[in-house]
Amino acid sequence: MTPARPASGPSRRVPGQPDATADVAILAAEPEGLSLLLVPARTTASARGGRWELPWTPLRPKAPLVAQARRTAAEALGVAPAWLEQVGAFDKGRHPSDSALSIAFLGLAPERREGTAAGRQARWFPAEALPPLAPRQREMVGGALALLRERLDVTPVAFHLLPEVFTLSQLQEVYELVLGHSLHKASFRRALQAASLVRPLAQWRTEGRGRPAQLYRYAPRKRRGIRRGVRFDIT
Amino acid sequence: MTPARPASGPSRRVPGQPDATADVAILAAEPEGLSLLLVPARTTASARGGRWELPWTPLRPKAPLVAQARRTAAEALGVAPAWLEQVGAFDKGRHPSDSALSIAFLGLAPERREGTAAGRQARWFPAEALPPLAPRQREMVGGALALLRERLDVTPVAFHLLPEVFTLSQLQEVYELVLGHSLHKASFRRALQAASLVRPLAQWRTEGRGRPAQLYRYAPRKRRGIRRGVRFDIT
DNA sequence: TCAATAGTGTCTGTTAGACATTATGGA
DNA sequence: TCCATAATGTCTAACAGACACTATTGA
Repeated sequence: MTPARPASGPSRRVPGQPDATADVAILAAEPEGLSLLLVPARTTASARGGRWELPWTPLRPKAPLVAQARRTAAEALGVAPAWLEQVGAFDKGRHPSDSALSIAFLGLAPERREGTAAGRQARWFPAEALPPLAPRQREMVGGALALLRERLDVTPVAFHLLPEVFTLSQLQEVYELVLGHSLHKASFRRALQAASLVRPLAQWRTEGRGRPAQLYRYAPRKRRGIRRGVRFDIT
Repeated sequence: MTPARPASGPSRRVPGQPDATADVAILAAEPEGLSLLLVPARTTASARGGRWELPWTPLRPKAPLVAQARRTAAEALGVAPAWLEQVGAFDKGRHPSDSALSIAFLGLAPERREGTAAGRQARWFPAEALPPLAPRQREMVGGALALLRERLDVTPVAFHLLPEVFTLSQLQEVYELVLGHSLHKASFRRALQAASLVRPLAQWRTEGRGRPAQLYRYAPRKRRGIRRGVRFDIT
C-alpha cells in the first residue's frame, strides 16, 4: 500500500530496535469541550509549514513502554500527565515517522487553563476542530477518545481532568463533555452521593452570577462490589 | 533488567523489521469454564520438554497487523476465529521470542467441542488452570480476559462463543462464565427480550432430563440509542 | 427586584431481583 | 410417580428522570 519510501533523513534505524513509535494523545477538559495537545510537526520532507502532530518519540526497546510514553507526554505538556494508559497498537495509515507501527497512549491533564505551561510551542486544539493530522495519528486520537469514554463509567477517570478542588457542576460538565450528552442534575448528584466518591469541603466558590457552589475533593470511601445485571446495550 | 541474551538460534533479526511479535489468546466457552488454546513451545534453548505457549509469530511490517494475527490464530485453531480484536502492546516480562515488544490479540472460537479440529498439536486448557507460560504471555492472557469482560456488555460478543443455534440457557451460561458470577434467569431473559437480539426457531432440543429448550439464533433487530445515566461503579 | 446558578425534596414510571407456578420431558 | 430443567407471571424494592421548589449571590 505504502510506496517504497527512501529511508528519510532523521529516521535512524538501529538493527535490533523496533521500527515503531510511542504517541500520546493528551486531553484536557474545558467549558467549551475537550481539547488536545499538539506540537509543531518535525520538519521532514513531507511537512509544509504550520503542520501539527501528536507528541511522539521513536520506540527504544530498553525503556519500559509506559515510562517512555510518560516522558514523551511530559516533554510536550511541561509536567507529567495526571493519568496515562495505553490505547493500543496502530499500523494502518501513514505516520509522521513513516514507521510501520505506533503505540498510542491516552494522557489526561487537569484543567489546562490554570498552570501547566505547555512545553515550548505546544498548543491546545479543540477536539472537534483539529488541524490536519497524519492518518494514523488521526485514528489514534479517535481511539484515545473512545478509550476515555469507555473508562469513564468504570473508573473515576473524570477526576484526573479536574483540579484537586472542584465544584459538582464542574464534575458534571466533565462527564457531559466526555459522554457527549447532558445529564440530569439531581440524578447525577444522587448517584455520586451513593458512590461516596467525593468529600465536601467547608469552602464555597462564587462564579459569575448565581449562588456560590460548594467545593469538593476526590475521596473514594467505599469499595463496593455491586453486581449489576446484564445490559444488552449494543450501540 | 533482562540479561544480555545471545541472539538465539531462530530469532533472525532483519534490520528494518520491528523486533516484535503478534500473539493470540484464543478462547472458547465450555460448560466447565472458559478454555484457552495453546501450542507446544518452539524448541529453544530455554524450553525444556512439555512447555506450552500462546500462538505467536514474528511481526512483519508489510502485512497488516490484524491480518497477521488472524493468520496466526487460524494456524493454531484450524479455522479463522469467529472474532478477533487487539488487546494491546505488551513489553514487560520475558517473551518466548525474547522480543522487546508483543502485540496481543483476543480471538473467540464458537464452542470448541464440536468441529474446529485444533491444528496439529494445539490443545485446549481451562483458563483457570493454565500450564506455566512466559511472564509476558501470562499477562497477555489476563489482558485478553479483561477485554472480553469489557466487551461483553457493550457488544454482542457472547454470540461468537456459541454455535449458530443455541438455547437461552447456553447463552446465559456464556455470560455467567465471562462475567464470573451467576445471573437471574428471569431478568436475563427479560433484558434479552427487550433488546431483541435473538430470534426463536421452531426447534427444540432435549438435553438430559428436563423439559426441552427452544433453540434461538442471533438476529439483532433494533438499533437502540438508549442513554443511560451515569453509574459510578468503580471496582 | 430580577436573573442566574446551586442544591434539594417529591412523585412516577421503569426495571432488576425474589418468588412462585406452570410446562414438559426422562428416569 | 418423581425429578430436573424450561419458561413465565407477579410482587416489591431500588432507581432514574421529571418537576418544582428553596437558597444565595450579582446586576
